[in-house]
Amino acid sequence: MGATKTDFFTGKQNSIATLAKALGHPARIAIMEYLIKVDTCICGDIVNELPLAQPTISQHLKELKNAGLIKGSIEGNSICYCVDEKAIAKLQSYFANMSIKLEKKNNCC
Amino acid sequence: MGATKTDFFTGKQNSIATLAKALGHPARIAIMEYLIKVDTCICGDIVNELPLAQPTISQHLKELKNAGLIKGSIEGNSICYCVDEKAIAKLQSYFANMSIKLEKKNNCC
DNA sequence: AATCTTTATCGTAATATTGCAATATTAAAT
DNA sequence: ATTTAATATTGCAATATTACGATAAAGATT
Repeated sequence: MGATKTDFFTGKQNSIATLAKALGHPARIAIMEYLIKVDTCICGDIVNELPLAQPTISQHLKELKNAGLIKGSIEGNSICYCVDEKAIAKLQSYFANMSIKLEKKNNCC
Repeated sequence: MGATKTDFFTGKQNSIATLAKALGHPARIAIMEYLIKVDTCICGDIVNELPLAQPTISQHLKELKNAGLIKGSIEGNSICYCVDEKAIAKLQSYFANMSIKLEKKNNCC
């Protein structure tokens, strides 16, 4: 045990959970925010921005990339990372839809 | 090691990460969706809805509650669980804001 | 070519998560 | 009072995550 039973859930449920899981760490939230903050998406100084060791940040970036939240391409010596808008749009519409559904309910708690 | 370094991040970053982390599992996404789907928020049949054992679901509900995503109150024999709209609103506005910021950028990846 | 810079990977220790059987709890029903 | 029903807690095994030192890889600089 200990492994998530993804087979039992829908593709959409797994997809949203994957995105949410990747954002479920303050360092990865901070990375996302930093990538958005800097003007250009060529960014080689994330390590200096965060209080974590370089391998740790590299690992977090890998997770964000695997989840589809960021894109990365080789840019000479360094790597160009930037946010994948489609993933954010997906989350945004998911929660917007949830909010709409919730508004229609009468609170009972 | 192995423990998240929450001290180094802002309250907001940790707060969003906590919400995202709680939603980072398909079973918990499914629970949220089910809570929204049913008309009344008195719900005692989540166990029958999901392919997981009762203790497992109880644990997932606890995590959602700890994260502030759902509210629960004792309703006689059973428990009345329902989604906390404020948490969803928080996520919705967070990602809406991210989307807006991303629109203003010129893609370079 | 040797060195520097930047990012990735490996290995490993500490901790957290996932899942469930067994059991406990608590209130309703009999 | 006993049984039933619903939910929570405990204990535990399997697996995943977090973090970082050491090291590797690869292009840039000298």
